[in-house]
Amino acid sequence: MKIKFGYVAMSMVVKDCSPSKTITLKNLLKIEEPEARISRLRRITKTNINNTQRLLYHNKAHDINIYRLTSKLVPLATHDVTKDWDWVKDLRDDFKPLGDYCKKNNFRISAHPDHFTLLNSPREEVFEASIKDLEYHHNIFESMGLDKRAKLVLHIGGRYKSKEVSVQRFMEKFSSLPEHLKERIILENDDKTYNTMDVLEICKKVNVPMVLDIHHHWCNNKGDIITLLEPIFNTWNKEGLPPKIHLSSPKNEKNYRSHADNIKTEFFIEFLNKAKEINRDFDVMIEAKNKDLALFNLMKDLKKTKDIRIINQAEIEY
DNA sequence: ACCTGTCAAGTCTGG
DNA sequence: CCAGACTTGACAGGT
Repeated sequence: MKIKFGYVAMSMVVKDCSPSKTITLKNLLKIEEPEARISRLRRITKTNINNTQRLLYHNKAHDINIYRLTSKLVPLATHDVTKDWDWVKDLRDDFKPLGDYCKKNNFRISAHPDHFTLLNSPREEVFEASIKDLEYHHNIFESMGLDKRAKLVLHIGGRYKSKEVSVQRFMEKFSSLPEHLKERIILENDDKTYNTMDVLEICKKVNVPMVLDIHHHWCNNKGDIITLLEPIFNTWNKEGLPPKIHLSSPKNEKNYRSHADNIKTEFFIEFLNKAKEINRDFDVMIEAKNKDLALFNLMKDLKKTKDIRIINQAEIEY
């Protein structure tokens, strides 16, 4: 089986290349002229797009085909203060080439809306804000010309006293979403409330792919993943994409939910041995503090490991 | 050049 | 009912 690796949003190797530059609300409000405000927002967004492009060149040079966009490309995009600014139209000529480059190089692009995006909140205003945020992410993908294979990773949400009721509410809210959002969304198990089994059941019911986070699984469920792995991978069958997992390691015993700087290679090889039973290609999103550097470090270790063949700087066969 | 408190947004816990 | 934790990169003001 072949396994490709990617990383999240920013590089530890390429310097001065943040794709998440922003402005605080307070400072934006200090600018009085509406045109001046917009030009500030526009300038920041252009910098973020440009830095994202630089990261994509870096990815290309290192054979990295899997990448998660930052959610902060357009500052304050879903805040009321920017409601008169049509950034999609304004920045079409900037987003388009970024997307063209992704398509030309067959990059697998995703995004992960922040933890404020909660479809199962009992508060209507939270749900409405979540839709707004999903539309924002969808608009970025659309501006780049990326089809529904560019996915949005979400968690199920809060517990709100009753898990059962909240799962039910999740499914109702999810069903009420417009089609163009439904087909972008994939669901991930979390480290506290909705474990691997819960999310797999929901994914099957609402017919969306599941991203398995093996660190969260270790935090929440503890049980062996082996029997769930095949049904999880099967949720991807209709997508024309290999299944994807998230990979990180616990920081330490006390903060076992936090992400460590790098990936514990033995931990991943243990998983590989289980995945070998299913023998299906898949992609790995590395979520480590050291970002792309953690990817390179992992590859260095894997190179020394028996039975692993190195295909390129970010892909192996096992 | 470096340091520190603060930042749009939610939820959960504990007092 | 409210404060603080969670978690995280970058801003912005100060030294």
